Amino acid sequence: MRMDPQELLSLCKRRGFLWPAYDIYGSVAGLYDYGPLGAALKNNIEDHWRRLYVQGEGFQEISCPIVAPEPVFKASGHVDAFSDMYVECTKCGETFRADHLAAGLHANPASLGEDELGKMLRESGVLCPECGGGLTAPKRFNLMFKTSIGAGRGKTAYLRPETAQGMFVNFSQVYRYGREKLPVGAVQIGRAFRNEISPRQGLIRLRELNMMEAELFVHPEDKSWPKFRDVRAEVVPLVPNKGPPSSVALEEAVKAGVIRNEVLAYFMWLTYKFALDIGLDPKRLRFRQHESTEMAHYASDCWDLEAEIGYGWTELVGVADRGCFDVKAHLDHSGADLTSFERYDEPREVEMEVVKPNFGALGPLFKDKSKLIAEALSKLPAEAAKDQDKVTVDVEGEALVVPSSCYEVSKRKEKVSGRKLVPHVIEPSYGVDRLLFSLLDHVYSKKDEYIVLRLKGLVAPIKVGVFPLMARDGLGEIATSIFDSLVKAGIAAYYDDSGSIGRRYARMDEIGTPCCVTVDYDTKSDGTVTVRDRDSAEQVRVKKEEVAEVVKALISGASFESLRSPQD
RNA sequence: GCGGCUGUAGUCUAGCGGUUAGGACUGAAGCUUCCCAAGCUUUAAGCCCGGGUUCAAAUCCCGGCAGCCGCACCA
Repeated sequence: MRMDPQELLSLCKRRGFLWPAYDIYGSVAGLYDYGPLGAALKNNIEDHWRRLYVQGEGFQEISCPIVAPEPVFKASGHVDAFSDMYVECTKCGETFRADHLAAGLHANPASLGEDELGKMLRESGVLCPECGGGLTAPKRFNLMFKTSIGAGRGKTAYLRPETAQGMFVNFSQVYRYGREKLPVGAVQIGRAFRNEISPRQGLIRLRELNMMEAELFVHPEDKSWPKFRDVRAEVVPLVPNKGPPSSVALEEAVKAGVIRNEVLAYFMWLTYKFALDIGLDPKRLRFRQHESTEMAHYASDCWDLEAEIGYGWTELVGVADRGCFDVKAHLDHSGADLTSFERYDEPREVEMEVVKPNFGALGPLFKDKSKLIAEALSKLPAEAAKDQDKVTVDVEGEALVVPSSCYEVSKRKEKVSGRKLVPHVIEPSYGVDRLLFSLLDHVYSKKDEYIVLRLKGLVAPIKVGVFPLMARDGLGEIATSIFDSLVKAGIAAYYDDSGSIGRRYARMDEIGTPCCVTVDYDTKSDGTVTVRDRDSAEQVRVKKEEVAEVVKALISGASFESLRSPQD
């Protein structure tokens, strides 16, 4: 049974995971604050992701500005594709996508401006499909937050709607830093902004969100991946866009063409591993392949990792093969050489025909324009000039006729040592907030009004609670010194000496603290303390000097049972 | 953005035109040799915001904001 998200949000607010942002001014939909526990949990999730991608797979972590000038998003397609035109019915108030209503009237209605589209709808007498009422003029709504850089009119800019573009535009730097090899990858963890029309559902649809994105630049013709061999037998739950859901080995899925290539399959596996590592429930996870109609303008294959939570199946991660779309777009718009150079094993001798300017004839005829004409001539394809008695070249907008006496077409041998390639991009894109919220949903458990978050030690915001059984008789001093030693060992610990011991355990259980250490009267005589396991509520006694070591073992996954000595 | 429902301490809730707005849990201080939200004492904290109707508004009306559900949207 799915849980009531309201209940979870209530806990989050009560215990300091999440607060609606700007609450005292009435809040803004789609903006949340992370409280102390939420911020810690978020950091822990991000740190683990970093371990997998940066340390484990060798991606370069970079950090780019959130504000970007307009041309970046012109190139990426966001200025145009990220905005929609709406019309409203003046009678029933229903809203419609203007370009959808114009389907059939124009080959590509989405490419038209507001005025053109409005005129077309009006002249064709298009009415409200619901009630037949009149329609307003189209209004454009762009999901990016617009701003400007600098004073006065400034420079039009936008808050980034994804962190990806920062990595695409830095391809050359990343490629160079990576010693000019493919594949090479970059990652970025940071904020992105989307001015959603109607934010809903807690952290699921936010206006300011946290993303962890990886962009892997690969050879366009080679999407194999050496480490794929290590995981080829692994099974992940797949829901392909054709055929029934299946859980098959990755190798089989790639062979059958269900998953398009090895790299994609590998990073789907890594994504699945990450999800399990942080503690999401495998029974409530699946990879769903985008329908071909749903696929974004850039993607050639895309799989979403979805989790089943109180709101239903929810997309947490998208793993997409974006082809060459992004890099090509920035290459075309900026003119920068965003290519990788593939060196041939042996340099090749290539014989080619070239147009060679004859300066002796050019000079007297064209005077100071000769140099520019010569450059233009060299760029001409040989076929265009061969066996002609004249050619026309374009020099600074002027069409000039150049007689064949001014050039000759000759064969030239050239050594070609490689070729330039526009890399393809494999993009795993993670929504931090959604991951965090889904994780809380999956670890939430309640029995007779007693709430326990079964967070793994890896991500738990607080790793251990430290309590004196009584705040007297010197127990407090011993507990404080244990607390200090834990802090010194770099473990997030929480000291509490107020209220009954049961209440203190309950407080820690409710925020997912994996274990608690209690100093009691025996501690004074034999130097041992109890360590309590959150999920079983069982206890073992350990020497107080060993507490830090034991806690470290527990939070890195050791079973509670393994703490028991044989004689226990 | 449209339609429906909703808004009382940190949380859950009582209230139905005139109440010092009541309770429970939580929080804080303390008592109780106290290992699983025990008990007792003390204490803090609330009518989403703004207009209107009325002698009088948490309560009725309007607008805003926020939440939930449906539609649309989610590149």
